[in-house]
Amino acid sequence: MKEDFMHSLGHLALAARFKRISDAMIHSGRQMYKSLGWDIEPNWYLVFCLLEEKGARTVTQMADDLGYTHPSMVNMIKKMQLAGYVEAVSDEQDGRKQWVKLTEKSTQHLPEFHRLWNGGISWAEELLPPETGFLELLSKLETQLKERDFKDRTLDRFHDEK
Amino acid sequence: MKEDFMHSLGHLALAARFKRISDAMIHSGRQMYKSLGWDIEPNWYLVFCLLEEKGARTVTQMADDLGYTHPSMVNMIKKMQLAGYVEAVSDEQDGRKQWVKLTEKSTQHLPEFHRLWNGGISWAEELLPPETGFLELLSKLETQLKERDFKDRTLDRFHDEK
DNA sequence: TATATTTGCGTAGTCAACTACATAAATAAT
DNA sequence: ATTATTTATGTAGTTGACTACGCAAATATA
Repeated sequence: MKEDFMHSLGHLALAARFKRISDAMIHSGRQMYKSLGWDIEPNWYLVFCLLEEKGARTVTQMADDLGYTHPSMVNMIKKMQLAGYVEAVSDEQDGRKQWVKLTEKSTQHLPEFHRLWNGGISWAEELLPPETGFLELLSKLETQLKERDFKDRTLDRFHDEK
Repeated sequence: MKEDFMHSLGHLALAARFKRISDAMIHSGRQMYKSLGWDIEPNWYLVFCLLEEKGARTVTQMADDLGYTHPSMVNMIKKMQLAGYVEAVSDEQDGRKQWVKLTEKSTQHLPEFHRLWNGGISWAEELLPPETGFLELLSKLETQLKERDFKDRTLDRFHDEK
């Protein structure tokens, strides 16, 4: 087993390790869908689950729900629409709004999709069970960063110790 | 406090949350350097620390040390070289190898850089102290994903439950 | 010794997030 | 009623990771 230099950096390398892990999982997820011959992409599950729970939703609402910027949402939805998984319907009162909703194709495939996703969930749950408190620590981190971002928190300490 | 839809997805949204956090920290880090008027970028600290510890290193070695692909390393080093923080010296025996090492500019600025990084570290250590086992859980996750990737682990479970 | 393979580095093109800007509809203000 | 602001969506360009490919030097094999 080779030692990992990033690990030796401890808390310093936190962001880089998060990125490395998420990149690896997302890339692996893409390969997974490809190997199954499914025409969906990593992260689309966020939209699928969101629309399953909340029904029709506008682009801006979805961006807000998921914590993405709206241009990211637009790109994602555009692709899902092209693949036939969602459709957009203009609001009758408000000409700006586009209500995005799942199509027939989605409702057909979602049970199978969920079976796959459950495979991933069960692995993650075994590795990081509730008693480890991992997800709560992640939430704490996210909450703190939302309240006052990494830059400001770091600069505070930097200037204090001057 | 608004509830976060991703949190409601539990272990399903793990990769997306890792990505969201790292993106936020990296972006915030970039703003931080800009606000200080420093001409360095997020993630360069990995190279700085690596070269401080190991001295001169080739591109391929560094990619291996840090777990990046070599083209990523090439891009990073190219920029650091342009900014004057590293220099590349050709190996005398082996004409392919480029030994990358820190410049005078680096040794001048690194003490100040470390003071800043320590600010970030102290925040992260307070939030995720050793007794939470957070870094160990992260390492466990990385180790498992390296042994057998996310796709294969998920597909195993998917096919087993058929 | 000639040829094939491996190794180190580099380039080109892809991808999903971002910021900044643009546009058009709805709403508020004068 | 006109004008200004806000809101919803869309477009363009940047970023840092990736894969795939190319090339030249070193090494192994025939």
